[in-house]
Amino acid sequence: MNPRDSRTAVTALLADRGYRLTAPRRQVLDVLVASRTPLSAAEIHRRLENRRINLASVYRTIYVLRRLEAVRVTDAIGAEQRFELADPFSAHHHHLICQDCGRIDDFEGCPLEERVLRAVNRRVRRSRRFRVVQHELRLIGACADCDRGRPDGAERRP
Amino acid sequence: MNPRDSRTAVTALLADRGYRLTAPRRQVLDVLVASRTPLSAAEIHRRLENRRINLASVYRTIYVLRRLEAVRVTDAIGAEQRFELADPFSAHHHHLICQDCGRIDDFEGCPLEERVLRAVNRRVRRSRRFRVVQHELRLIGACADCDRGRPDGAERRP
DNA sequence: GGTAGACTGCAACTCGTTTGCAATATGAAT
DNA sequence: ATTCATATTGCAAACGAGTTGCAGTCTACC
Repeated sequence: MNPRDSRTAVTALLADRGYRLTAPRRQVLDVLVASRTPLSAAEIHRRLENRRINLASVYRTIYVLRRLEAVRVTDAIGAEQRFELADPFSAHHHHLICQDCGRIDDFEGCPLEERVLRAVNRRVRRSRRFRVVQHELRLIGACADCDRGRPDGAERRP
Repeated sequence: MNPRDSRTAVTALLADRGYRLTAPRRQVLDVLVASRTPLSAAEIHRRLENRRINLASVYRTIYVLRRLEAVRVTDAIGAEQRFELADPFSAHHHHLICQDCGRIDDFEGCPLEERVLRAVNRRVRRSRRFRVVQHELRLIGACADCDRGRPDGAERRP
């Protein structure tokens, strides 16, 4: 689904479920649609055109978008939550997460074949009575900027 | 690696890198080795035999164990951080995460074949100059306890 | 345009995590 | 065993992401 369509689809979904289309909601949605990486609430807030919108409203908007399953959470490694458009509204993808700087990038496509996925889902369904709704693959490592002159597993923190 | 060996290996690693083997460290390690699911700092603290150990020491121990790459973080969906033994010290596995109650269970084995993994690693190495160190597959859905009479995408929060 | 009530901004609050500091315990040397 | 330098701890205060109550505002619908 392309950005324009995602936007339309989500606003329609909002109206359909009886939610009002307010300025904060429209703008948060615009920011999410425009970004090709997951964003934290603070980042979304920073990118809003109207800076008088409160951070609390960003959180509240994210909350309703999550209820509508238009947005999902994908955490960084031990950092704040990050949000992105959920699967029907964006192409299925996974994430490259930098261990060092916490940066997250999208990774187009999915190395898990349909066949394998179905087998896994069936297996956990039977053995654990767990119903898989979505899957998320996180490739964790070192991004281009961080992967220089760092032979040891050194980190930033004191 | 079995629990006893993991314990020995990690304590050896601590000594080897010049860290002292103190009561808090030994006990936090014991708790981690004994658990077959990732634990939050508070949960680890609750399970320590000597309850006079401070929560701050649990965090500090986790910090050094992470530096040694003996422990890794795996977040719940929008909840607190959870910690578990890292790959060399525990069998390679992934997680079942319940969308609803946040519960995390281990999922033995890995549906990603060596061949596929290598191809993916090569691909992101070339196209993004990203070096993959580890991967994490999260199967997100509904656990046995939560998957009853919840046709709508309803959640807990108000 | 007028109206009910959904929604926002604000500010105070919660709670997971971090940190400064004085007191304590560890590992190595004696 | 005893001593010693200092790495490590407990405590309490601080920090920061995320949440919430409330009075005022704006949306959707008439």
